[in-house]
Amino acid sequence: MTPAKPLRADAQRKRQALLDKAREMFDAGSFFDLRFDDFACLAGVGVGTLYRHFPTREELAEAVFREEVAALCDCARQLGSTLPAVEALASFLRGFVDYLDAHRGLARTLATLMASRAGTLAEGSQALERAVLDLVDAAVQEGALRRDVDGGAVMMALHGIGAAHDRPQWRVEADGLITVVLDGLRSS
Amino acid sequence: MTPAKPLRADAQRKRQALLDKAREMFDAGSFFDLRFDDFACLAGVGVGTLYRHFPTREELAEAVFREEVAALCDCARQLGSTLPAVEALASFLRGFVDYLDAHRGLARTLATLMASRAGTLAEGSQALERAVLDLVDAAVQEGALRRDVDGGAVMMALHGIGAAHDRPQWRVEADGLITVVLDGLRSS
DNA sequence: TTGACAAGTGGAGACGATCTCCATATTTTC
DNA sequence: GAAAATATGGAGATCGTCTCCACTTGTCAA
Repeated sequence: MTPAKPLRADAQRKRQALLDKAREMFDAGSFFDLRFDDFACLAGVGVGTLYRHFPTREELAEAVFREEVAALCDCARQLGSTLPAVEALASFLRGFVDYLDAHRGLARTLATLMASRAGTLAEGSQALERAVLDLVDAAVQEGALRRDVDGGAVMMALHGIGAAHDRPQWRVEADGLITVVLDGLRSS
Repeated sequence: MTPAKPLRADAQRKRQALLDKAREMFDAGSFFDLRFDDFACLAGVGVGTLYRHFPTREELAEAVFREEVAALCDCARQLGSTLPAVEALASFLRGFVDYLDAHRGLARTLATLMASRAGTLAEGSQALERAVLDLVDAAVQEGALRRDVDGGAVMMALHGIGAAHDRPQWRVEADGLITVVLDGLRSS
């Protein structure tokens, strides 16, 4: 994965500047609205440099996306090793909603990203997927959840919550969906 | 809404040609991959004509989208007046999955459309939303479903099913989510 | 230090898609 | 059937994306 490519000192810095600015736009939800050239300028970098580090907008997006996902995964693992399985799952799902609620722009960006490049993102999001699946599986093992439905359904619900980010009643409906899904998973 | 604008006879025809070709691309899932100029050509129309009828790609998309939605609404109403409320809801949701499954390209197009122009589509999708909400409300009135969660949560689940269109296990997971949501709605 | 080579930079301009504009063609009206 | 109103199409302006390379900066051996 990282065979042997010691990046030169200044290159390292530019790359980070790009990444930082990208994350900023990500959170602001303006990532896809910005001209790519302007973006380079904003990060204090020439267009050429931008394109060398990140050949496409999607590649840049994915780099940021990975970091975002890593944080969520840590959270999931932490919960998994602290609470009983069902509670861990519930906490994680509630936390996910809280997180998106506190970062509306990010929700918007993610929705766009998913729609246009769902395939490309598969690798990056696999870690998150595994974390969620593990939580669900653990709860199933404990006998607390039905066996006939797997974590994929939960992933889909999360997709929906992200995708529907601009519904007026988003928060209420998202909470409702989580409640319904959790109860649905518990029913025989 | 339609104050007074009797379109000239030939204009009517061109407009329809555009709409027909657009629907074709919609179903094929290539709507957003096609150059807009080429699209005009494909429909046997000049670029200028295309732009006069539909100033933006999104406006054209919405016109097609409306038709698509109308069909789904009819289906929902029909079920609502034929079956007991809960069964009507279940049938509709299952039917929705069947429909997307049979029109994968359309699912892809819709997901893209929703992500980029969710706001713009609100008006067009309101009819569908009302239909779903009516089904849910009717079931709640009958006392068959819990009162503390409204149809918005169901809409979100549908969003998720559409948005996650390219998951390998899509069909299974979508069915699972519907099952979970229905059971969750039934639990006290 | 310093010279020489590798690694990285930035932005001018090529490219390609979107969209405008208007001379021309078609329909409608009287 | 001719004048007025309406619609057409496509050449070319516009604007964002991306490439290319003359130049700058960092690295390292002597």
